Order: sequence, then structure tokens, then C-alpha cells
Amino acid sequence: MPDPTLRLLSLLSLLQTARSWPGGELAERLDVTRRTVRRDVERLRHLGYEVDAAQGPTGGYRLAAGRTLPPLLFQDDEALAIAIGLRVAAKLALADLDDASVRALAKVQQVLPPRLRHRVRSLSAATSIWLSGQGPPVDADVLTTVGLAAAHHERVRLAYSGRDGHVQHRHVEPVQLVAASRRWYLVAFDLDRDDWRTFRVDRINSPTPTGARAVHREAPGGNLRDYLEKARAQMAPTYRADVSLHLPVRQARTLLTDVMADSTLTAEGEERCRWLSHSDTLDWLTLSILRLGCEFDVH
Amino acid sequence: MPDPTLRLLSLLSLLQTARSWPGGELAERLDVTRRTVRRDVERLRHLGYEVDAAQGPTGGYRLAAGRTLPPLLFQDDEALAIAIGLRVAAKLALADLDDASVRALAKVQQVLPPRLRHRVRSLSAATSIWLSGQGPPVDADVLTTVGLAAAHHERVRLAYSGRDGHVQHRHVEPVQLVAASRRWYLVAFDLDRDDWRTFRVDRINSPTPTGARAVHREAPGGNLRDYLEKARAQMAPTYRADVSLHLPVRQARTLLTDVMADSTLTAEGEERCRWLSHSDTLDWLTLSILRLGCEFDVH
DNA sequence: CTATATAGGACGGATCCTGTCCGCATTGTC
DNA sequence: GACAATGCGGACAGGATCCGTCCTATATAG
Repeated sequence: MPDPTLRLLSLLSLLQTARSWPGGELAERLDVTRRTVRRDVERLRHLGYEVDAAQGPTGGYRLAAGRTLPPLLFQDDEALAIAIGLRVAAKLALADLDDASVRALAKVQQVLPPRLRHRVRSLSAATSIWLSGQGPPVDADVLTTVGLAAAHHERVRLAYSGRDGHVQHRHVEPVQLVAASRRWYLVAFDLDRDDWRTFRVDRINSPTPTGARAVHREAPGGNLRDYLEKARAQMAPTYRADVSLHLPVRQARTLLTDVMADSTLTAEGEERCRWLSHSDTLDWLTLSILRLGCEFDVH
Repeated sequence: MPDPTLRLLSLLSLLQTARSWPGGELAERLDVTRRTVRRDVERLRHLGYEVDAAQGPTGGYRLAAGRTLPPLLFQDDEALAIAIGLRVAAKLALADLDDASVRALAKVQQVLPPRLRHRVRSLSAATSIWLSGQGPPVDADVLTTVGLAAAHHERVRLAYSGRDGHVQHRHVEPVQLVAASRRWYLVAFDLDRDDWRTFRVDRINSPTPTGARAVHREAPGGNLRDYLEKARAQMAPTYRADVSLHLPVRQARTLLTDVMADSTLTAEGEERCRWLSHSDTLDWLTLSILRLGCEFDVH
């Protein structure tokens, strides 16, 4: 192990196995002296990674939470678990995490050794069963493909199914993925229409990056944030709910944190509260309420 | 940026953003010459990480899938997404991933900066709603605590609820987490009983590592694998199902990959198949079948 | 008290790293 | 077809770094 960089990475990897390592054992594994191990630990600390050390016969080094997130080194099966977990997280489309899960998934999948790729596929298929009925089915591969294209500034050809089931072929420049009310949307510049469009990701099929670089464009309406807000409003919910929940308002608030965005909750006495919400699918609304597992009156 | 190790990590981080970086830009960011960047890329390749390079004016470097999984560097929100995804994955208790998700989760949580910890908590609470009814509720914190203790070889005190709801306090040395038929089990040495025991994790409450190191013991029955097999058999399913599914056998097999373990599937003509399965909860069985969304006859 | 841990200073020789040259190959654009 | 921007890699030299080998101090479990 002649390269100090490789040795530091190995050291990080060892420390991440969540057990305590005596310096002597580390020295043996890394094929250096104990003094060098101490120096390496010092370097890790200097890089912002907190290494706890315990003295005495039962002592040793272990990695702790520091200011900075250290580079994470995973085994094959752990990486697999992460990929699967992220696909599930992406499907849930939690508004708070927005596209972070897609970015992380793209990061992992980009470097996933080929031998693990097919296992992700099959495991992912297995999990998808348990998530059916949890909102519209979004293909994680489609998500990462268009998400990566947006990051790469690459053009993409895709098939888009309209409401009537008619399939159109589009040539677009993806810019941003947005999750809103448990749906994924893609903001992109439509080269055929020569204007900005927002696509529902669950209606996108077989997106293929063309390899051509996207032209840098002025954000739609001058400001991407504003445009996204407008787009979200346009993807407006079609159904509204106005129900009285037989729950104390505080309890309801905790239970509904996930769907609270754009909905209001007001107290109706001690034991009840009123919930004004909306969604674009009826299923979703009823599911949200049923999951609370309490009595309710519909207004 | 005087330290070559830190620079190499930064380079990895940049390359992981899934876009193409020209050498000049990297040189500027890392505050070195282009020649040094080339040398660093060479070093990364030598470490087993595949770096694609494209020549010409639109060229640049980007990270690709190699033989080895590189150290992954995440942003705060990406790490958050991973933690949440893994908690969900752990809850689903996929047999194929077994304890890989728990190990990965422990790895991430161990080094998660404090500022992110509470966000994991609240987001996790939000997601748990959508997973209710997906098997018995397992607290991800309990999982990682006992999982870490097993890895650390640390003793743990815990409260264990028996079938009758009676709570017992135990002092154990955790050895191994096992997922079987969508339940988590902990194999541990019970210090009070002075013998090996298998605990259902969903019945464990408030586990606290004592800090005391676990004594190295001979595996129960001389072989941990065998013991686990026996334990799984003991945790035997109480309910059996014998149904005819109105589905071609091949389609059923794909849909049931996740629950196939310990169940048999045989063809009954072209359009039907017969499924013999078992589970320890009735809910689970019915849910499994209902999720298929096909007609079925119960024998 | 003793054994075993971490912590860290001092020193010297070997090694490595980096910038600056250089010529070369490849590719997209004008 | 010329040009410019990109990647590739050899050679060299001065300076920085690294690492093993001493050393002592300090904390902790048994």
C-alpha cells in the first residue's frame, strides 16, 4: 500500500464498519507502523471527519458524526440496498426531499458496477408490488434518465402519452425535475413546439438521450423558481376535500405532515378538526383520509 | 488545496455530479495545473475507478461504472434521501437484502452531521404513514441500535413485550439481525437466561447499549448459519394458504418474487396456477394475494 | 500497580509531488 | 481544410512530504 491516498480511503472504509479498531490492528491491515496510523487519523480529523478515540486496553478508533459528511464506502449489497431504497423514496415523491433522491440515485447508479445492475432491476421489480396503489406508477429509470439529462444538459427524445392515450414523440431539453403533490414533473424546452413545457413523468416513455448538448437558454419567464410555482399551480388539483376529522388538531397535524402542503387544518373543538385539502386524483384523497384511521364527516 | 488526498476527494466529488468536466475547469476549481489534473485522473483510474474521457472541444471527464464502487460523496439533502430510503427499505424487510439495508443505514447514520439528524426523524415519521399496513411496524432506530451493537460487540439492555403484553427487561449480547418472511429477528445471547435467544425486533423497546464489550462466544450449536435456519423454522408460520390464482404461472412468478421464499407455485393449465404459501399473520397473506389484483379461489 | 491504549515531538533519509516544458492524437466548428 | 479546444503522456528539477524509528506523557481496564 504505497499510496497514502488509497491508504486513507481504506482507513475510512475500515472505520465505517461501525466497530472500534485498535491502532495496532489498523497498522497491520494497512501495512504501516502505528505512528503512521496516528498521523493518518490526524489527517482525517484535519479533513473535517470526526474520529473518536478511546484510550486504555479496550480503546481504539471509530468514526463519529462530524461537521462534514465523509466519503461513504459501501459493500456491494449495501450499495444495492441504497439503490433500492432510493427508488422507493423516489416513488413516494416526498415533497421535502424533492429531487434529492433522484440526484442521489443517479449518483449511485452512475458508478454501480455492471454485476449489480441486473440485481437492482429484479429487486426493484419485486418491491414495486408493495408500492402499488401509492400514487401513479413512476419508473425510476425514467426519472434518473431525464434527471441525468437535465444535469448533463443533454437533449432527450421521448414518447409522451396524452390524456386520451395518444402517444406523441417529443424532442426536448430537460431542465429540472419537480415533485409536487406526489407527482413528478419535468420542466423542459420542447424543441418541436419551440417553447417551454411541463411534462408529467409518469406519462413519459422510453426517454433516450441523444448525446447532443442542450443550448443554454434563458429561464422561462426569466426566473425558473417563479415558472415552477406557476407550473405547479397549473398542474392544479382537480378534486377538493372538506372533511371533519374526529381527531385533536395537534394529532392530525403530526399525522398529516406529509400531505399538509397546500392544505389547511383548523381546530373544531377539543376532539375534532376541519381539513381543507385538494389533490388531482380522487384515490389519493380518500387514501389519505382512510390512512388516518379515524372517524370523519365529509362536507 | 495543498493536500493531494483532499484534492482527489474533491475531484471525485466533482466527477460524481454526473456531468462532464473539462480538464481546464477542474484545474481551476482544484487550484492546480491541467497537468496535475491529468495525473490525478490517472491516479483515480489506477485505484480502480473508471473515468471516461472525451476528446475534442466538447470533451471532458466523467465518472463511469468501474470494477470497484468508488467512495460516494453526497450533499446534505442527498444523504437525507438515502437515510429515508434505507429506513423504508428496512421496513419492507426484503429477504434478499437481509441486513444489508440495516448495515448501510447504520453506516450513514453513524456519520450523519447533527444538523441532519432531526430532519431524518421528522421525515421518517411522515413516511411511516404511507407504509402502515405493510407488515408489523418496526422502528428503524431500534433496528440500527441493535444492529450496531451486534457489529460493535456491545451489550444491550432492552424491554421485550411478550405475547400477553407483559414487558420483560433483558440484558443481551446481540450477534445477528435476520429478516425472515417480512419480520426482523435478533439473535442474541441472553445474559439473564444464560442461553441463546431469538427476539422479534418489533417487540423490542428502548434498547440501550451499555458500553460493555460482549464476550466472544462459541456460536450457538457450533454454527451460526444452522442455528439461524432452525430459528427461522421455529418462528414458523401459523397460517397456510392454498389458492388458485387466475394468472399464467410465469406472470405470477414475477409478481411474487418477493414472497416466493418457502412457497411453491405450480401451473394449472395456461391461465391459472396454484400457490401454496404460509405466513405468521393472516393479514399478510390476504394482502399478498389482494395485491396481485387478479381473481382467485381459496381451497 | 501493570499492561495496553492513544497522543505527539524530533530527526533524517527516501520518496513523491508539482509546475513547466515538450510533441502528439482526436474531435467539433467555422 | 484549417483551427481551436480537448486529452495523453514523457522528461526534468526543486521543493515538499512522507514514513520509520526513536522518545515521553497520559488515560483506562483489570
